[in-house]
Amino acid sequence: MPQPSLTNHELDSPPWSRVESTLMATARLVREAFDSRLAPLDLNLTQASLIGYVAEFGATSQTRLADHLGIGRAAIGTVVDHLQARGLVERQPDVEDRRVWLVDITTAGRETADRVRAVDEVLRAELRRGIGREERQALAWVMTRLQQNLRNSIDTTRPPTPR
Amino acid sequence: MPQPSLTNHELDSPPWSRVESTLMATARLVREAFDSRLAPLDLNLTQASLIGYVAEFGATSQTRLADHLGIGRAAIGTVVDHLQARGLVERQPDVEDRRVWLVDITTAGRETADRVRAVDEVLRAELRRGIGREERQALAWVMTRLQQNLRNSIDTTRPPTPR
DNA sequence: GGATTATTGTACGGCGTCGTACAATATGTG
DNA sequence: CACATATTGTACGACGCCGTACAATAATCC
Repeated sequence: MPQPSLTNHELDSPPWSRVESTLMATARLVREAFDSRLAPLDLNLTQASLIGYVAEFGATSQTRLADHLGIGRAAIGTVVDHLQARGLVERQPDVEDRRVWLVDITTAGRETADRVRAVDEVLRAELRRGIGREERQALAWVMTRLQQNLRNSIDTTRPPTPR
Repeated sequence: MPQPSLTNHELDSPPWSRVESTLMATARLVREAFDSRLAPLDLNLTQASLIGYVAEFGATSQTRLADHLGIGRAAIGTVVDHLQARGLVERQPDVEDRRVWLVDITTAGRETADRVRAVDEVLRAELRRGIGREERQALAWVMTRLQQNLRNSIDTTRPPTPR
């Protein structure tokens, strides 16, 4: 009877629990860490990112925001709705394209954006602890490479709408 | 000379557009890639991970599954519900603790588990392309270190239930 | 023993995101 | 110019996961 040893539950992870799932877990923690630090501002990571983006780059169409934040256009709509309701961003019509809204920061939003930036810098500094600069760069490089491979794999599985 | 070169595009991205958000984006792609490859089996990454886990380690309580898959107990319940409805796993009562269900693989499920493993190996091989062994190890190391920092930051922000 | 405290799985409501379909508008083609 | 095609933002339903509260059971403490 193969008695399952309850003692060595350190390495009993499933096969996909290698780099990929370490990565997934880390991503979850990143979100969690940012969210908890942003909680006093009553913002989550997505909202904070949006505010930070428009605070830095000015009025931006929602589609561009969606691309930059990595979520869908529909989702961006509701995020903007909330932030607008709180008076942190505003929608301006685009004089050159009447379909689009240009999302811009308000004066109240700019203040929030500053606090977001402060939170971000503090947390980022904490996360760097014990990790050298070139290690961070190496990490970024490998992940970028991994992204290429991932995109490749995704494309080869699902032949998407051929343009 | 620690004088950083000015007008350099080192800082041209918003603060959260650094390693952390590369990481988030990569994690999204990982999920997407696995999901698309698992689509023929009509499974998502979470379901596949659960199947793989019980196929390898045998009957497991739901709480342990939740811990290992990194999602909550409530969520595990519904995942098991679905897989059970499809006859891929089954719930057995634990003779030693009448609160728990032991989730185990069925014979039908074992077959699925094999196909899951095949998918996993293929995809994993693709993802390794152009990334050396020591690079992968470095990646894993840095991410582990990052996880420590993250956990630390999360703990210091939210003092948990002080008994 | 009985009473407290902890743990397991479930029910429920909520949140964030996705995918699809749609109207309004823009862009390209003949 | 008319027409087809692409793009923008929104509405809507769905999914996956979370957090909380709960009953059932276990473990612990007088």
